[in-house]
Amino acid sequence: MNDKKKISMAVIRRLPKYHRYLQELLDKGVMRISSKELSKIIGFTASQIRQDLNNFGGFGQQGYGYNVQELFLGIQEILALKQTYKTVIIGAGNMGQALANYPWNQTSGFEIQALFDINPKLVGLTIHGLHIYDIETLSDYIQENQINVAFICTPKERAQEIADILSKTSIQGIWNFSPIDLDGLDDIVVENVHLSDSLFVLSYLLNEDADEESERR
Amino acid sequence: MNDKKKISMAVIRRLPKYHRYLQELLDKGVMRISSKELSKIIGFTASQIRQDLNNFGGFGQQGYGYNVQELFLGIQEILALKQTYKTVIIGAGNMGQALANYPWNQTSGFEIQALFDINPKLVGLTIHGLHIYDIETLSDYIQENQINVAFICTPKERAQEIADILSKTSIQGIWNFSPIDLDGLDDIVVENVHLSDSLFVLSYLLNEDADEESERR
DNA sequence: TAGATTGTTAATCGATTAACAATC
DNA sequence: TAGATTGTTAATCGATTAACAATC
Repeated sequence: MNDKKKISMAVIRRLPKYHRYLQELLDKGVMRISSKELSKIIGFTASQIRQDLNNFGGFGQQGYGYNVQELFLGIQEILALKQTYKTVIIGAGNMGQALANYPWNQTSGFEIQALFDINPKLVGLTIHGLHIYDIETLSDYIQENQINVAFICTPKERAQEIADILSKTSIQGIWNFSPIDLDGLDDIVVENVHLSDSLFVLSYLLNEDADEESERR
Repeated sequence: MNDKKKISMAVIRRLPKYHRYLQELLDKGVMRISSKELSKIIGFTASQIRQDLNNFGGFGQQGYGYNVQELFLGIQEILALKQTYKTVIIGAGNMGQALANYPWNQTSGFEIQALFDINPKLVGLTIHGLHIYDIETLSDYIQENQINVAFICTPKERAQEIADILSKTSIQGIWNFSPIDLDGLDDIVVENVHLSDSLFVLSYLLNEDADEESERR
């Protein structure tokens, strides 16, 4: 019955890029595109594009290519961007507030309901229409309001305790901005944004280039 | 002469994680660790750990394992975290300010010198000791102050014009937070943080789980 | 020395690219 | 129909894992 082959993460992580470029083509009024043309603007090989899209069944048509709108909507559907997810942000510092002020719900289904913080100076405030609650009330709030997803934006010292709390709730997913790997979240989907990891890679690449230059001498 | 084999990005992107876990071990006072023990805590296979580290020459010692401090310092060196990079942040909105307030220079060499924005209400302000300049003056500022790196935190509509300006300066690297792929930066190292891409993957994964559940029924 | 564990080669696995028959 | 382009299989490439000789 379950004949759906598991899609590899390599493919999944390319989908948002397809989504972005197809959005752009759609905005430009482009009706159809071949894998070869798409390859030129998106930077994947035409072969890879056809392989990727075929994981999800026949979007294209021989001799014609892909209908831009159909493909765009298809990928939107695969990414489940029309699903809504009730979301809270934990940690109302700079990053938490930055995420709170971004209109995620314009392109995806993440609807931010509230923020939580441990700092008494922040608790009780309202930023951009979102209330900041005491972290003590997090667990109850999640259950009462059937929250699906949490964005973790606490300092790294607090992140694991938050994860421990969340693991005992019905939360389904976590977008983790703290610079650690959270443990004990077996049935919860976790997507990490390790900013300092990314910055360290930039640091490496900056230096790698310098090394190559000095080697050439 | 150039016998240095190119290290693959797959390896490079694991290095920050080694760095984090070794930092932790160091803080705990652990002196030595085998690939097998490290495997247990970091989640890579012992074989992969040995392969990864061997890309950079002999950190370990047969029968003993790895000296934690030596390995930590070695990876710090490979990531060039002691190098300093004079950095500006372009776009002083929520994300720009969040990045400005984070102490990146505690673990890496990125030293933030200034912010830039197009909004007259922000230009002239000082946040956490950092001045916000008019974006008109960006190019001159970079040359006069020998800036190495720019963090781009503008809305997506502005990002490519910023890239165009930067491409004509001596800037070496860009940490790009705008949700597009920047063009025309041939000799500049670009590290992207596509937050909405990451969120879309979370959306997919949340739904994938749901699909599997319904299949089981 | 015996035991442990690396460094490194070989085997496997998975992802990307190439090729081409199917078909619009 | 002829030309174009997909869907899909086969070939290649690269990354991960396994195995084991080297050696501390």
